[in-house]
Amino acid sequence: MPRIPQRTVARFFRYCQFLHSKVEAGSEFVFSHELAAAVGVSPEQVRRDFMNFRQVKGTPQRGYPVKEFMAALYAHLESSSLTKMVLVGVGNLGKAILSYFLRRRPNLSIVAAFDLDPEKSDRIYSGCRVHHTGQLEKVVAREKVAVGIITVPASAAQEAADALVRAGVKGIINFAPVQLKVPRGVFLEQLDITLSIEKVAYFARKNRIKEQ
Amino acid sequence: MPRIPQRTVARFFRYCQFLHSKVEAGSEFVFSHELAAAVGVSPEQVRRDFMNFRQVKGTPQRGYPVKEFMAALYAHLESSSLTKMVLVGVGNLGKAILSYFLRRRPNLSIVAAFDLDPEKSDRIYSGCRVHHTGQLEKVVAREKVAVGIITVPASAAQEAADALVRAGVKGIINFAPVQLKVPRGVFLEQLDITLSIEKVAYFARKNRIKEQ
DNA sequence: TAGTCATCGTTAATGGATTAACGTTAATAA
DNA sequence: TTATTAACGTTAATCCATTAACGATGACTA
Repeated sequence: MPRIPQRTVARFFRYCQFLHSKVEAGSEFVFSHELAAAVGVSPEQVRRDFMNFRQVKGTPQRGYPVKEFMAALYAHLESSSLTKMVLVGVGNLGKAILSYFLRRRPNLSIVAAFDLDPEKSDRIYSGCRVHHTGQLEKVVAREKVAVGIITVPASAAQEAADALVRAGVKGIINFAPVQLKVPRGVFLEQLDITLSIEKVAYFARKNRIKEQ
Repeated sequence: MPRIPQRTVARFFRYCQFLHSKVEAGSEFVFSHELAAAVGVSPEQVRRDFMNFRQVKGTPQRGYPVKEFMAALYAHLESSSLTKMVLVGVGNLGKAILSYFLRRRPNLSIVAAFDLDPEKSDRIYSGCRVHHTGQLEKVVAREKVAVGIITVPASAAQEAADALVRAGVKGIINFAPVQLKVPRGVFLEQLDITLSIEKVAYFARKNRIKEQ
């Protein structure tokens, strides 16, 4: 199996989403142009992406076998194995993310949340127990958590990241508007929502047409 | 002025963020490698990006004049002119975004929010009045709103987008996990948070090292 | 005032990702 | 059975973004 670039992986997840709905609808086959429309890319892109799975083939005038491709995608994404995550910072955004992962996504689970506010400690939000941030390293290391989600204010983000790294996480997703420093070997995704919104505002002003 | 690619624009905003802090700290000059470290890119990338502003120059062993570059960036990003936005869906995520924009970002303002829940109508969250979604088109058109932020459940997202487009917005940012269809001329940004988290989980599992 | 050195600006090279083109294949129907 | 055709798989071409390389410049030091 070749190493898959980041963008392609992101599309894989979107294909999965759509294929899942197709399975539920009872469809056996799906065309590249259907998938393309569903995730907002070109049919050529879909076919090119699917080339990564040489084992499974589509057939002309029928399309791709939904179940086989789902299986191949899942296998590659290793979505079947459970990945443990924690969330640091139980504000509005943190709560939103906690509720998203409640019940949905069986393969991903937020096993604990942390907050500095003692008011929130030992409470349960969306099925997830909140601990005081002082407990972070202990809990993360004990539970062998792989991913940390940072939803604290900018001033506290680097500190949270450092603690997560010390406790051994392999990936961090940061919603705070600061660029974090993490050692090589830890995958970092910066997701500054206000920045994204500013970008959209910019292109809206400029009337640039483009989609993603 | 050349047309700037999307990625570069995103970096512009990050440069702005950092330069702002530099101004406040009273620095007159800044090096490319400082900026690079601050936003997580290479110094070469910074210099290349800054080539877009031919008028303003840096000097060896001193760096770039902070204020001049701030001014040039602001001028190009047109951040000075106020852009009106609305938010559809006042759940946890919606509230988080509303509070982010309260007071910060003078150039961007969420002028109204909408929700189907009559309980929330006519209340005020984070300084923003909430209307019933039925009012959306009327308010957006009257206020000449340029950007819509969609934070409703997936099932309601397309409907919200259609209403926004009819009312004349030029940009939409969608947090719901569905691919929206919008006409050409409307800039669309899909921002599926759970998808991003799944991506991080994937690379954490694979131990791929990469940063953004 | 001359030399050194750090840093800039630019051009060129590389690499990745998307788009286009085109031959191939199998389902359908005459 | 054969023709037709819609959709696939692949290769090639294009486009865009990043990285590298390198000469130019001006601040600093002796």
